[in-house]
Amino acid sequence: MTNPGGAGGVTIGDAAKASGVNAKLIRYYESIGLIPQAGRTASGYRVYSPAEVNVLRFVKRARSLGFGIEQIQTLVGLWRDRSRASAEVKQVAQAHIDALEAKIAELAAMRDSLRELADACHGDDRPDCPILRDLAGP
Amino acid sequence: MTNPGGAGGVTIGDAAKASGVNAKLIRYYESIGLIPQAGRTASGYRVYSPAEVNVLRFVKRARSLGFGIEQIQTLVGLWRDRSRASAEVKQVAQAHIDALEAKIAELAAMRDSLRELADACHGDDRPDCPILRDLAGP
DNA sequence: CCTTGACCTTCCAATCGCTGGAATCACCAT
DNA sequence: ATGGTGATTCCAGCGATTGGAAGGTCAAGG
Repeated sequence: MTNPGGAGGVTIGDAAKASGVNAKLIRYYESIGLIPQAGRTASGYRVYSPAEVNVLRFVKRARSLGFGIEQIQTLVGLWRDRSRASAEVKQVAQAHIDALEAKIAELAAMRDSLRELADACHGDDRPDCPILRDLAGP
Repeated sequence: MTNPGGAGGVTIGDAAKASGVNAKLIRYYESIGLIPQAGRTASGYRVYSPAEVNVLRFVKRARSLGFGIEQIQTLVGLWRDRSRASAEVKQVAQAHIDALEAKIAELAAMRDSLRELADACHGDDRPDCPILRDLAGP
């Protein structure tokens, strides 16, 4: 059974290789309903069509851009339905950009505070340290 | 029992208010060994000394700077042991700054890619969208 | 004294996005 | 047959919290 399911269908391992999504992760995605339940061979192996592999690639790329699972559900839906307005897609993307900006700002604030403290810390074998003094509070 | 345990000891609720760390979170910190087990009244209530409340404040501030629990363990240890060299503290801080930088860079890369795509998306009611085209891959 | 209500206790579960392991079964080669 | 690889299921854990349920305790008021 080198060609499960017939028309270009592949097993989960090959789908994983082709999409870059771990086989285990594919099953997880199915279990949470991000992707529909895959077809099965007579013996129970999952079968993936090229189109389904494309969905996996889509998911992988979206994850690499930091989209959450729920947002990806939306995006896949918009992708499947070609008649959808691009405004909706842009809105989802913009919301995510805003979230990224917020997170970046948060981390940058931490970094700045810490860098200031670290710069003020002489960092030799003397015990006194502005970092600990700051953490210990006023 | 307005003054559990005698010498300035307070209940978990007051320790929470005084430190800014949620009571539930205090119990969690104790359960994972970040802070030592608190003393107890005869009836089993946890009792916190002013010094212990200070530790909680320390933890809170360190968390707000994004330090992980394990790093905070180290920092608390260094804080308690006043004879420790500041170099050690600075090293922990620097490692965390580096981690923050890496995370920021990762998120900024996502943001930049996404912003480029969003800018190229006209965002009206036409269905064609560069964002989806990118996600769908080459 | 008894109730009310605010507080405390413990334990268990969910979050998010995976990742790992264990036990079992299916396939293909020799 | 036997071995090796890959498939299946389920269960559990990561980090750092947050939530809820079920029950014990305290101080005050009627």
